[in-house]
Amino acid sequence: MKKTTENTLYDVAELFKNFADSTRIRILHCLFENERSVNEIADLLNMNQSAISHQLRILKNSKLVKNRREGKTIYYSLDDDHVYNIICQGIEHVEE
Amino acid sequence: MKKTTENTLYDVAELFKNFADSTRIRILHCLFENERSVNEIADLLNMNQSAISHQLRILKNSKLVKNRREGKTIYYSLDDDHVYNIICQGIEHVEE
DNA sequence: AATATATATGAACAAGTGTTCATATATTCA
DNA sequence: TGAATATATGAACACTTGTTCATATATATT
Repeated sequence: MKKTTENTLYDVAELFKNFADSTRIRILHCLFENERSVNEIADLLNMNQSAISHQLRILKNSKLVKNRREGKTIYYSLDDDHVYNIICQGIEHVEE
Repeated sequence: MKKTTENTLYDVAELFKNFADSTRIRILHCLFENERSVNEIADLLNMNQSAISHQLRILKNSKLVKNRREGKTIYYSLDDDHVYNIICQGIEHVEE
């Protein structure tokens, strides 16, 4: 394995910050199967639209989700298999 | 795969909180090869002993590290292969 | 018992974070 | 163009978190 530098470890911490909030984990998890609109996500999680929108922006900036517009609606989906894998490994850990 | 409940996702977020701080990631990373004493860790990370001790308690409570006493010295080590694997996956993600 | 060394802990403080509210922007449809 | 719907954004606030300082506890040594 490549040598892990100090800087890499800072970036890893930054990455994990995204997964360190239950709202964001729930958002990411509900994107496991399908893409979903902002309002769908808000309904599913029973939270208000603004809160979801703020969190989606964080996930977007970190490139963990991507989105596409279709008319008025914006659909979000996971950007990367890594996201799925990291969360699955977290789930496995806590389910033991 | 087992059905993921809402509670599981909360626990997953709690788990990832441990990895969401660069001090804790650096502590865990420096335990990859060897167990290490508190002062060794503090020296390696160039941080004061109290800060390290506080963080080690958090990691201990979450069962990510374990420790053993040998005289005055307390040696910490990773508690679980999952910890190593999750961090490695994080490293791979950011190194791409 | 007294001293030195290793680690842990509590209080305090600064900095960061997530949600809400109000409002702005963008798109569609009548 | 005006109204309706979907999403985004900024400000404010409460809450959490990481570090430092001072000090406590535990062990070893003399």
